[in-house]
Amino acid sequence: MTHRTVGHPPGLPDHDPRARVDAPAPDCPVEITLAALRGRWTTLVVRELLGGERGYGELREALPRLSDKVLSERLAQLAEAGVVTRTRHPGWPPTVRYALTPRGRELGPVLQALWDWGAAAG
Amino acid sequence: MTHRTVGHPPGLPDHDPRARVDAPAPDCPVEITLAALRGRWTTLVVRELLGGERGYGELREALPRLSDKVLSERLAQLAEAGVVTRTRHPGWPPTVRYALTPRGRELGPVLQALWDWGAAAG
DNA sequence: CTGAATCCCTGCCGATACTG
DNA sequence: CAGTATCGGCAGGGATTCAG
Repeated sequence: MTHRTVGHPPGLPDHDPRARVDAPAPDCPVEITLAALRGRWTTLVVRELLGGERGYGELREALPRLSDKVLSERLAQLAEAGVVTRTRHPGWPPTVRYALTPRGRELGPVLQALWDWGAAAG
Repeated sequence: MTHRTVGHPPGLPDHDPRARVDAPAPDCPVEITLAALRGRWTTLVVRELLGGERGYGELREALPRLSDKVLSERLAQLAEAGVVTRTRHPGWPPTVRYALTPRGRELGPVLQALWDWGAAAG
């Protein structure tokens, strides 16, 4: 009668104490992921970087309606979450390159899952 | 050199026009899913309902710190998204049962993906 | 070129009180 | 029991300006 899924090694519920929270907790894995993706534009920035390393200006060009403030915020947030690295290159004019970390690339399947559900006919 | 994933039938990028947006678009599948899950407490409500049908009071008991206002908001939002159904039962006192739709149950894999990424060592 | 700082405005969420 | 109405605080995000 229950519809417990059978083979999910990492496992959503049950034995993990973080699954039994009765309020939003910052250390809940689901919250961690949603926090990394939180905020407008965030998934689009990640998607852009999934296509490869980008410079600040390239990101601005790809997302013309994204303000400098929010772009900076998003990149800082993603760096803080361990999703992107920021690399300054010497010389003039100063250039910076942003790239996904291995952990950032693992967001691919997450975005895929989000895409798949939203793309399925409602 | 590219790291295009090889076998994703629904497909994130490329041939789907909704993947080429340069700004957050409400009809983007990723946005649709994030909109369904948007807001504090939402995932916890879904998680509760993944365990089976629940009454309003049962949800309140499971999530004691969730206010009536927000619980109502979340249930309405999830109903609007086609994720839950709301069923009044006749008699006194009035009772209402909330249950996931088939589409709502398909959020299981989405939450699993979110969990897995957040649970992986950073 | 690559940001950080500021200002303002809006929308979310929590608490409380009230109704069918 | 199952909500809605109202209000206030606070954080998020957009536009603009300034800086390294």
